[in-house]
Amino acid sequence: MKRIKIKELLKSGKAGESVVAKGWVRTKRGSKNVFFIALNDGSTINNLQVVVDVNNFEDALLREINTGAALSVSGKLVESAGSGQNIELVADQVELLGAADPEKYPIQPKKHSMEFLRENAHLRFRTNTFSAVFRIRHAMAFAIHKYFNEKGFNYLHTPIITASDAEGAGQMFRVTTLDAKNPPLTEDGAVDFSQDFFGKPTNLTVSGQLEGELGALALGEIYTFGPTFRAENSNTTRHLAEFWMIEPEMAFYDLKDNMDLAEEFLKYLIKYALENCMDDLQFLAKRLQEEEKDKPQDQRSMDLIEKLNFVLNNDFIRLTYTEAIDILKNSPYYKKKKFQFPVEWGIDLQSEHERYLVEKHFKCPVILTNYPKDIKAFYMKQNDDGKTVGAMDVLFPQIGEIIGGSQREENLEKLETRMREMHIPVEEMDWYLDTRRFGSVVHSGFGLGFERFILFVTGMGNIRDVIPFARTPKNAEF
RNA sequence: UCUCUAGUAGCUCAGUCGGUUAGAGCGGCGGACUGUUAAUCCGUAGGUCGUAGGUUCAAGUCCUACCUGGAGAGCCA
Repeated sequence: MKRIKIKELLKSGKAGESVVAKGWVRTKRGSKNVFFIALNDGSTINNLQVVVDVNNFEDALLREINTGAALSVSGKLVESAGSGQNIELVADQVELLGAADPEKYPIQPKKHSMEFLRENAHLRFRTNTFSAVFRIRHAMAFAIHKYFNEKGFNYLHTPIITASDAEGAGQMFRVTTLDAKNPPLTEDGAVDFSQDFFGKPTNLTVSGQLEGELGALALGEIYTFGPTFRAENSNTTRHLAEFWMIEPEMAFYDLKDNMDLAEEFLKYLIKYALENCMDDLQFLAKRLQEEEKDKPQDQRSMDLIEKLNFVLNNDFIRLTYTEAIDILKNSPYYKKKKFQFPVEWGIDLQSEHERYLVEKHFKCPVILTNYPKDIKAFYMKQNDDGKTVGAMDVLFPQIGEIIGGSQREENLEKLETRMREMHIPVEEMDWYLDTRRFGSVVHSGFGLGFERFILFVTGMGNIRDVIPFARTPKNAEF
């Protein structure tokens, strides 16, 4: 008999059918004559209830049916006598595929702390919460490719190892095969990277954008979706040393086109989650609600599914940096001196300012545009005012900056001048500048932090819990 | 990196002003129970109190350093 996945059994299994199900024991409840096993195979958040007549099975076998053990069960589907499920499997045969010693198996049928499960990241997939999160993560990765494919974008594989460090997005991880203890030295005592694997210093990528622009100015629209590395000593709930980023780059798109794309893209993904991951979302929503019970009324956040629908059904607020500064300066928060950091035109907005705009003032996702040029990267489009650049940041409640992007400066001279001002090694970037020398056009792009987006969709609180194996300062387990 | 905070049983935690033999629930194990829903009930085992120093007649409790976790900030996606 062929194994049928539990998702399928629960959806279209009929009473009377003989089936085989395989999975892992979530809980076992017993009495003198009958056992109930909650069996889960990862295909769905929901368990299959297996009913075992104790008298038909060896005691030794029944003893091995513990939380975490893997079973193959064949039997007949019946309408459930108990409430809580429509259908259940009455076991004719139970085969123990893999035992799990109950004295040693760490995952118990009880609530565990996120910290404990993080330390047991190799087993946390077996919990309801994490199986839901990682099914949703998969669905979102798939939907990203689906969206761009439908829009005619090309998936461009930009390099993981790069010799360029001009993007300035953060500290980089050095990639080398040199002996760390005895590296070859040049005459003046510096490490001689000409003898390294690539013949020059190389690092893990912090962004595929610059290479992405090369693709966009030939293929029209491209996107990247791959791992990105930042060696920043950041210890927060929204930073990882290794994370996944989606970076679309589009020829002939100006800043408004760029914003339109970002908004449509995010809404497409949210819609996909609501249409395809409802079971998991409902589980996570319920979990969140229980967590929120302890909080005072005014600190509780919106129900997860309500929140997703809200973002889906409302236009993002678009305003310029200058307008945002005005709002902040006229806010009751500012007047009561509740902001810790100063608010002045020219400063970079602090978390508290972004949160005020998104969570208190607009209560809606916000797209901020046209930042002062001095706080943004060299490649951004210089506006006619001489003070600002065509940047855009999408800010989400709780998470903050989820997307950072801009229209790119397409004018060679302006770009070169700005690079010199910011001490970017122009000579090493010749390959990049060729895009502006030959057939340069208006173009734009942005970067979406995949894990930050997953945080938003799942309602999870810590970015380490939405990536299978988190890489953070002092932690590279598994 | 900075600020705050925590580390006690497998897990989640309590442990009062420094005082005698270290506490609970869950989980495990043994048993009971005719259909359970993280079942219930009875019993039982389980501890180098993060590590190293120090103060004290006496330290889980106070002090210092370090390690690790968490929250927030900075940096950013």
